[in-house]
Amino acid sequence: MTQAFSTKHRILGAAEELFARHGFGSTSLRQITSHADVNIAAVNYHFGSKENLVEELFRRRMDQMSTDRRNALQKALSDKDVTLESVLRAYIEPALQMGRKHNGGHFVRILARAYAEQNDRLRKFLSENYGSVQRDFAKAIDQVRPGLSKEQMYLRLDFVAGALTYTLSEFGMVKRAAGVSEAQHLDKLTDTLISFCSAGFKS
Amino acid sequence: MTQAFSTKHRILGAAEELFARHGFGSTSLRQITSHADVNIAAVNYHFGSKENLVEELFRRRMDQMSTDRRNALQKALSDKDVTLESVLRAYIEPALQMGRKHNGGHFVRILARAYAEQNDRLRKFLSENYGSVQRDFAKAIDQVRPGLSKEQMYLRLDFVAGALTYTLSEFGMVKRAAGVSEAQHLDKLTDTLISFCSAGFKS
DNA sequence: GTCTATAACCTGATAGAC
DNA sequence: GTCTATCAGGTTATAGAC
Repeated sequence: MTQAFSTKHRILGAAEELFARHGFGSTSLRQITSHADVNIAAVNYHFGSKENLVEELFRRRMDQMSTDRRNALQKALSDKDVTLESVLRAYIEPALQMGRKHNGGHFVRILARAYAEQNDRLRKFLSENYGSVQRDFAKAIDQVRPGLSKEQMYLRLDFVAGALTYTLSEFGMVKRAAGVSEAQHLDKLTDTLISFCSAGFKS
Repeated sequence: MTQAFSTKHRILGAAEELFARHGFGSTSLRQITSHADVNIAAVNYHFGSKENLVEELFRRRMDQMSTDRRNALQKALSDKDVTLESVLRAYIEPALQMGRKHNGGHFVRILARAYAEQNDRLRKFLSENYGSVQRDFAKAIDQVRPGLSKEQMYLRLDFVAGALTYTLSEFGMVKRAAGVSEAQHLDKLTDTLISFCSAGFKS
């Protein structure tokens, strides 16, 4: 019992890093347990199977990000001067800040992997558990910027999610320059993305 | 010799479908050859290794898409009434049309996977071979819409690529409605994305 | 809760017959 | 160019001692 949390936590941490780097299929439980410095059998003891480990890992991070987004949205809406920009910020900033606030920098890349996945189980899990966040933001955007059809609204929200994820996976051409701190880089990225997307929503 | 192309082609086709569905690491050569109805040893005979198979597969599709984009860009620039919208269309439309023109519908999902990959070899391969296309588009956008710094330009191009890929991987909330044809759906998607992104570039 | 040992199986790759 | 057979090593999962 005393080490239970520690071991479980270490497994989750190592799994997150390795899944982000090499993907689910290419990462073996042996690599994970070796990296986490725990026994191979611990995975099955604590999670039951590799598939369950993936799901717990997803749940942990998505809950964090969704909570952050909801809180930020509520705060934005409670302001009298709520704008499209402030609503979009509530959606974008929590994702971009995940890495620093929760030490979850690897998760965004895992999320990017999930997008490419045709895995019905994973898609259903995500849509059932976190689809309501998207709907809340759609509602909020409709308040500050009415007139978009439901289809146009969700299409544009998909564009935002795509631009956000792609940027976060650090695949694109823009890398952080040598003299710029991580925080500065993220701030500039956030601002540019918000202004890009709010212009897009107004189009 | 007589069957060489056929076998090679069948392997590439099956690999593309399965890599898109399950990822590189989770797809075995046995699954591929069984799906392609060829002998397991044929992969090594024709490609040498799994890694080479992946690279040939990438090269085949990326060459198609890059050529289509370059041609479309040249055509757009040769028009006296070239606009930001027409340049963005030259970037976006070839990707969205890949599935229908070249029967490469699976490839966009593979590309989305590649984005999430931290595989240095793959990243280097893509950036070395196809980075010039991005640069050509950056130059073209600067002609029709001057003023963006190099960093801001590439940042926004990354947003476009992200929104495009995400949309193409059919992960988002917007699905094609029952009464709408694939072609109509793609056309609407293209137009919305172009207007979203050109507004973003003007912001 | 943690460990070792092992079962049962799948993996990429290749040698060699045809 | 295509096949079978096989290698060496990796995989998840679990039984059972501590």
